[in-house]
Amino acid sequence: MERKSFEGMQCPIARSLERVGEWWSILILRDAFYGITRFDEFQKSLGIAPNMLTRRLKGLVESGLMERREYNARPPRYEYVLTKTGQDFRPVLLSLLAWGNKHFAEGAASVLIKNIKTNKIAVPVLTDQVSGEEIIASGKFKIVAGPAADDKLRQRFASGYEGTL
Amino acid sequence: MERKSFEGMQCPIARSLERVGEWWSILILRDAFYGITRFDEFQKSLGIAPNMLTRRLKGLVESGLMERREYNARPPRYEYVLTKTGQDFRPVLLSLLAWGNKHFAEGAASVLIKNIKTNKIAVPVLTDQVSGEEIIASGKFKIVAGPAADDKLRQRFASGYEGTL
DNA sequence: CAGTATCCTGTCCGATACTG
DNA sequence: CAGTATCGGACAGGATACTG
Repeated sequence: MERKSFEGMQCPIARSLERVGEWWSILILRDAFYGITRFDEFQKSLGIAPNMLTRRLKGLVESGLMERREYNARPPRYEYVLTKTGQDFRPVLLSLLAWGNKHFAEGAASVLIKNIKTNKIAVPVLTDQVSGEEIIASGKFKIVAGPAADDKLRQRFASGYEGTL
Repeated sequence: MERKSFEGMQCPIARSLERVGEWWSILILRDAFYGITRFDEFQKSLGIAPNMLTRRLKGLVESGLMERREYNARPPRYEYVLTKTGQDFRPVLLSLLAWGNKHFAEGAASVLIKNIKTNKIAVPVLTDQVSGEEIIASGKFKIVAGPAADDKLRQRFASGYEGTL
């Protein structure tokens, strides 16, 4: 990534985008969650050019989202697995999935989340772990500038940009 | 957007990315949630070039995420507000925020979510609205191909790519 | 199998100037 | 205030050929 405009941005959303801002990065992560680990599986699944795949994979490794592991010594063979940081990206992916399903599915969803136990379709919603309340559209939550906010960010909130959620 | 590689993709994640794949799009949405509506407010807040802002805004309107509304007749003045589809994007933004806070905050979070009632910091987690269970890392959920899945997608799951969540 | 090496195109994005 | 017009650079991404 390393777009100049995003360097030094204190907003955690912008910081997240520095790591996964490219199209392929997110799609690669998606496939990684599906269990894909090998270079050529990613390539086949995504239909991505090999040089691009190398670049994105390298980026994800550098950002700490994936780990390149040798799974065979002679000949040397590598696989790519999600790190803890990468695994923590799952809620973003699932939210993206739910959003796409809801609004752009053209009649029917193409990918679903199922509860293994009940075998029912799950509906992912964001809730507050502390109070147990649903965060979205409840009007009971707000975004505030935290301790590490820089001046620009603080100003955004000071000028009244304080949407309740 | 309109990258060839993504056209016709049936995966809802890819479809979502068609709408918000660019860096600025997501940052614009973020600011829209903060309550920004006017062209020049977006520009100041983001530090984005005006031509780019025009393009991204136009894209978001075409994708149905934002609406361009005339709020003054003479002279004609416009503002940009989130549609229902755009508002539904909030969980993605909040997940991104939580992820960034957790892993790239350098000691302290710069933006936080607070419960208005209790004034406590909220911790957003994805849960299944049906069963009430936390989806992440519970191992009780899996992604499956839905009715609208195309062959490629179906094959992905048929070949054993069925990560439990 | 897991890439590297080249070459090429598109467009994202920035900077600046200008307008009703 | 809310943009349009124009220019230029960097790089994401595509296509193809090649390697241990």
